Amino acid sequence: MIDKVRVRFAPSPTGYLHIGGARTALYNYLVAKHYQGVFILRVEDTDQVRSTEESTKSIFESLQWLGITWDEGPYYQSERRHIYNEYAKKLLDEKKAVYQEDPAKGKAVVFKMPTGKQIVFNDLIHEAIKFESDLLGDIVLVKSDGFPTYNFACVIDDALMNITHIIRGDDHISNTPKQIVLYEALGRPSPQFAHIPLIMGEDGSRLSKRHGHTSVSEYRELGYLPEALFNFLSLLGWSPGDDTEIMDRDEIIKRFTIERVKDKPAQFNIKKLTWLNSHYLKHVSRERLYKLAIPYLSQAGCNISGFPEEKIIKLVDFYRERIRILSEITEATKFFFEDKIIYQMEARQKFIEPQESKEVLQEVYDGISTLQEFNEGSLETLLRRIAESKNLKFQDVAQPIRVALTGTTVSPGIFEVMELLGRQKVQERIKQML
RNA sequence: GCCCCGAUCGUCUAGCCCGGUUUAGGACACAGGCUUUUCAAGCCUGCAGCACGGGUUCAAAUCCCGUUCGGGGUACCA
Repeated sequence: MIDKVRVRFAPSPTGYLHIGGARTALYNYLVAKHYQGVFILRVEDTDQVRSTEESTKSIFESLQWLGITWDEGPYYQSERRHIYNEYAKKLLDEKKAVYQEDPAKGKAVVFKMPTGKQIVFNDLIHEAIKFESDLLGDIVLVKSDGFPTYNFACVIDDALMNITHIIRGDDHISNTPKQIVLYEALGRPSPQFAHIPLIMGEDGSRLSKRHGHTSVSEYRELGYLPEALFNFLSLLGWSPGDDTEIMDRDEIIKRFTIERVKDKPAQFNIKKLTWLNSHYLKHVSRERLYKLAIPYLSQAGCNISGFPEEKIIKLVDFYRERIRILSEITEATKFFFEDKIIYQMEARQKFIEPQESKEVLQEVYDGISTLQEFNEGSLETLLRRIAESKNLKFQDVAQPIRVALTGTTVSPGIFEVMELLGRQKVQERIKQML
């Protein structure tokens, strides 16, 4: 590519950033970065009724969270009305457009569609697409409220902003011939078009609210990492051509080309996203993991300030391989923060009630009292010795303790749990079981 | 209805453009196993697919046509 690539993401601020919108933004961003081009953000707020400032804000936030940063803009179409009017007037003067009066709505500017023309464009993803102008109808340029329509404002802006590649959803294919005609009428060259297929829900129909979570902010709240969503979204309709799936931002940028995007709609597969997330969770630093976990913990009412930071860092670290999304951390670490833990009935019956278990617990309790150092190493020595002396499998010692300390049969390694809880709490909880 | 786009395991996909190298590869999910202090992780194995029908060709997942099915559009929304 000789000319500098200029692409744009042009959301309309009528709601949060949708997963589909995020992927469109991402693909634009990737193309820009891949070719060292420019990524422009433009807010298409020409619908006076549905556009809100709040939506604009949340869309920006979601983009930034994902690391999709823009080089130019944001531009707001609502602030560029004088420009559209100028071009509308030009088309009116050239008799390419006319005023049209609607008894109910008022006076609009309408572009007269040329007849008998075939409009062909070479889509970067779909290849040649053909339309007959006779089937298209006239195009409203300026609505009777004085605001431009999408098709008009979009063309003017893309032309004026020297956009080289329009990468957008498949649902815009039918707008494309209209826009091409407008470029011609304006005497401007058409940019390249790349229409990416829409994202479907798990049942194959268009992704919508009834499929569950559809906004980027929801995934953020659930505890998905931005790099996981970034990676996942990049793969939804694109692949690098080999079997690589886990890629960081730079590698995706390096390998991404729009020509390799599939021309088939993809279903949003949350299980794969979750798997990717669990992968990334394993690799974040302890400090970052801690910072990420804190909001979930405090929101659940955990007494974070009651413990040294280092302890919570450790606690959270023990769970990085056991949770798939951050929000799972609260349920998993309940036993640590709460004084009165809830014992699972079955676990208690199976691992605490038997006489043998009671004996083990008593011995562990006594053994702990004699321990000089209370740490993973000394605990391991103690517990292994007890198991050996009683001729028990190690798990017959570990499980009763685990249940006594956490109320469940599931936890990180037993020595880790004990050290983390501290001698006092460990003894208290064991004693309660005797 | 009309116009447009699409069709490889349940899902995401590689292969398709440049037909033979494919017993159609990988990943998620699922099932089983190994490991083990429980769970998770990890490792191994298994399950499972070229929508259908016609061509073209010595040869088709790959090229062409049709059918079926899915999706999108058909606004003074974007």
